[in-house]
Amino acid sequence: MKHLPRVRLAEVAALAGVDVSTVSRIINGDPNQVARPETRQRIYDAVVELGYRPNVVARSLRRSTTDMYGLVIPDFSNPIYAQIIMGAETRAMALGKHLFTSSSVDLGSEGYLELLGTGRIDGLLVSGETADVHEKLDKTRAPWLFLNRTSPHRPRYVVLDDVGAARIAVGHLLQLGHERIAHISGPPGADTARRRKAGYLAAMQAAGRRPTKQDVIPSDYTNAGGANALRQLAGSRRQFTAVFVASVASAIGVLWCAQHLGLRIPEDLSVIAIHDLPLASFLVPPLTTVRMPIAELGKRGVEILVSQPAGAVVEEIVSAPMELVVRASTGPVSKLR
Amino acid sequence: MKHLPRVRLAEVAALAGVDVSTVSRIINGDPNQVARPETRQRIYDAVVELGYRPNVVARSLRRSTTDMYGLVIPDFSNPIYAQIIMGAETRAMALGKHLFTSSSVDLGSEGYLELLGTGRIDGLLVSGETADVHEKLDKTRAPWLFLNRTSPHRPRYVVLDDVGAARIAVGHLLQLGHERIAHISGPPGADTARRRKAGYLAAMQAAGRRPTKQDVIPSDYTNAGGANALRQLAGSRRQFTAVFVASVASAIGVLWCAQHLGLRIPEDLSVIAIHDLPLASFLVPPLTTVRMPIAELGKRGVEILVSQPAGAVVEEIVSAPMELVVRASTGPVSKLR
DNA sequence: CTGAAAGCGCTTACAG
DNA sequence: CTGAAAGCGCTTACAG
Repeated sequence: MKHLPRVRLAEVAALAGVDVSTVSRIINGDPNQVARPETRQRIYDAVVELGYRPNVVARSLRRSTTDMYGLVIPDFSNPIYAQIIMGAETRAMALGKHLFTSSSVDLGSEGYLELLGTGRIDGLLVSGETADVHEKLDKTRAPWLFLNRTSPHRPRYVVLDDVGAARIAVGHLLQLGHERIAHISGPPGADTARRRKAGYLAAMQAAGRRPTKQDVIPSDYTNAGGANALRQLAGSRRQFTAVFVASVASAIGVLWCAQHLGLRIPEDLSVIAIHDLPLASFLVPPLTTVRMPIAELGKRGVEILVSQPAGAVVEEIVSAPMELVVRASTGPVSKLR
Repeated sequence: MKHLPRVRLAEVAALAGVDVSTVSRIINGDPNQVARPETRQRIYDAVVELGYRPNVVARSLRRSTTDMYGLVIPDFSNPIYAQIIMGAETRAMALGKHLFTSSSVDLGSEGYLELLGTGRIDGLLVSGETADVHEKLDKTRAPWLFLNRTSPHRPRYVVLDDVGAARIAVGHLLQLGHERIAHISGPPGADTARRRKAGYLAAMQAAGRRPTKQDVIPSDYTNAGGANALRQLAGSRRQFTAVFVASVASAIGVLWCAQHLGLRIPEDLSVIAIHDLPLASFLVPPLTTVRMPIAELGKRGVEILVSQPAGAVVEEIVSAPMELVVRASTGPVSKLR
């Protein structure tokens, strides 16, 4: 026994003394339906008395739409996604849709593809650096959109201005007088990492610097990755006075490793990272960040997915403002070095 | 245009030259169906050639089951939930089910109730300290289960051994020689907070201590809450040498505030918290924790929800082992004080 | 063992 | 304006 017997439309209609089609139209607010107020009331009463709730599966079969959308993320433990999800959920709710989130990792490498093209959901937001699945996604014939990543294969994505955010971060360090600015970048395969690195290089070149390969330490978006990267940086010949870190997660590892190595922040090394989180204020020292409109990203993703047909061309950079949040991890370049 | 026309069962049957019922039975692995190998092959070929994928909405209507389950959490930004979700998703996948997560905040205070009792999902895991919704949940007649919280109203929950975890934490501090051990507890309304506090009180009493109200500082599961609580503690007359913090989130605020106040950890104050996270290793100093089987909690929740009928009595404490993870934030009581 | 038929619970053109 | 009927795409007892 899974479910107790449920009340159906027919029972409501019988109790109210009208046809099922009338009840259906009233419930769905059909403007052509202008039943007498008393009839209308009888129907409402019957609905309440029986505790009727429409079977949305039957409705979905008939309308061939479920009003449900999916969001696939690589990993729930990355706090950035929390804000993307919240933005997406809020917008979906406002549009009368349901948004569900799953992680691609645990659905199996590409198991989330099973969600699309079987009528289960009306569309899917695909976030994170999944392998090149655009062909398989297309084969489902259902609407989908890359979120927070571009794609060379399909013009179907919405992203943040990661290039611009990197420029802001590097600009802040330059303004503080730093000359030797390293970049701890994200995983080489990650599209966000690529764009943040591009922004770093552009900002450095615009300031007349010529960053070399040694100035960029590839890492990943984890605490341990950041710690390893700083260790590598500290062992190099070049003397850096500042580092632009591609993610808060890595920056946490950087702060930890700096403490470990006896490097004072910001006296010996200024640290700035992309994305702001409540946690950033409570790090030791509090972390300077570039706040990006993450919730807005989720919101736009839903808006586009809901409104655009399956094959539409979407190449959007969310335009909501970014903000430099200066905390204690950055300071003027030390005269001592 | 939302969807391109989809391939239906009838088209597969036509191409394979058999009845739809035969295709259906083959696809679903009906053991009574023993078609000739060549017929069977023709059907498989037709499925592949047409790219047929069953319409799961039609299937759901017929079977009155969706194989989809929901998990509602209060807030995606709490990293504990990441592990609950991963455990739940993994188990669901292994059982051939889909698990989707939504946050209750953004579905509206009780908007997630709309998910149940409309046939959309087969059952719901309700996590976090939502208001007393047991009556409304029951009214949906669908299976549901509280996750990580008990309920005085319905014997339908699976939780972790928070009392035992608190005993382990306090036991560790006692063993280090601490006499004055404060407790920064969770929000008063939270069931986990209640049980962790109960464990603290029990462990203290068992050791011959008589903790008073002043020894317990109510807080919430946030960085800021922990910082405020330590500030309060530092301002009190009593001299504490150790604090048992109900959550890692609060403990991060405690570490930050200690630094701010010039308190050395662990020399001046030992700090231990419930739940382990990768982040704990990268705090300054690294945080001693009690690791709990969080993923297992999600796993058991799914197992029970999938297997038990709607009204079943479930009062389970997940029995997987807990582990004290000693890092640098705890140490022997200082002789100086 | 397999085909024909009924039916899951709705929605919505179509008549009246 | 409202009722009767068809039909969304499957699954599965029921006959043969």
